[in-house]
Amino acid sequence: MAESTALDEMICFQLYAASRSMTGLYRPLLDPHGLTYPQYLVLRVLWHDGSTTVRDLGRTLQLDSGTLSPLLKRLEAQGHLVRTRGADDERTVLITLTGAGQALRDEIGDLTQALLCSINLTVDELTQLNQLLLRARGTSALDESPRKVTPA
Amino acid sequence: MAESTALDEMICFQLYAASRSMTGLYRPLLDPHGLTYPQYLVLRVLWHDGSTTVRDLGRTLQLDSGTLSPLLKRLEAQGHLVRTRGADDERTVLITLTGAGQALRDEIGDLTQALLCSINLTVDELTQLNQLLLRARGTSALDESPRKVTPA
DNA sequence: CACCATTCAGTTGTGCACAACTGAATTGCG
DNA sequence: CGCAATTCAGTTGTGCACAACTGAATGGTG
Repeated sequence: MAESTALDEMICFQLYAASRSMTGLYRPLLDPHGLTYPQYLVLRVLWHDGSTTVRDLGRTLQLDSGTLSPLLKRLEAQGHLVRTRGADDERTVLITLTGAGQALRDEIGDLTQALLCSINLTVDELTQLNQLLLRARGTSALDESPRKVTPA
Repeated sequence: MAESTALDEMICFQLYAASRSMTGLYRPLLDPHGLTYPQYLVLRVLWHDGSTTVRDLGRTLQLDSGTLSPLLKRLEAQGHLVRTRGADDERTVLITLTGAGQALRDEIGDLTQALLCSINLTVDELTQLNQLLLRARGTSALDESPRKVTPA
């Protein structure tokens, strides 16, 4: 027990450091397009799912409106998307990509190769890591959450 | 290849989400003491290593002075530590715990149990996760970095 | 129908992260 | 020694995160 006592707290730091390190890998890839990593995540959801609401975006990315509202406003200011009030429900806001937002997908291209080169893990280890992270968050494979797609 | 193409980008999101989820677990434990998770990390380093400099703290936690300076200023304002210019090198700033800062260690106590209950991973899985995260950051066991201790 | 609870996006305030920069102190090299 | 390059902490500006709140819209219940 003595050896494992601090392990969980150690892992929290590893997660914290690894997450920041990871967004650091994205930065040089996204900077030329004027995007941050959270903004890129939002775009990935939109590229995959098409129009969504702020609410669904929040569920998918586990972010609240306090984070998303200003972020979406910035993406709108950049001309990547538009926000329109829902016709049936005036409370909701529909997020829709513009042509420029669609085009950005091809401009950015596939970042996979660039990332794989920076991470020294095998595909097996990546799979293993993914599953451990999912479980650590209590999000097992048989999750009841309404979202269908892992965004990025 | 088609299956593994998006895996690395998926993992980046998992890391991002897991890291935020983890600090969310700490929040109710640290809030009563008026601490944030990064502040707690700084205190853990100080509790373990004693006085250090901003520079070493930055190396240990992988944070720059732009992040640490205001954070340390807040911890100083709370009376947990003091900052003094280095006697030999006027550029450096020595961070030293106050009595209150020392005492805080016992007041907070061991968060391990509370955290273990929130994470549904076994000790084996925690070990595995830790090693994968270390490797993913390129920080192998035989690291050349000057820091001696994994902070938390 | 009236009314209260809930949902939704947005705002405000605080505290990280990090790039870019400043200025003082130190180091190294001719 | 003299001076340019480097190191160090701090500041400024931008953009997340998140708690707490606001106000409008909706839904459910009597």
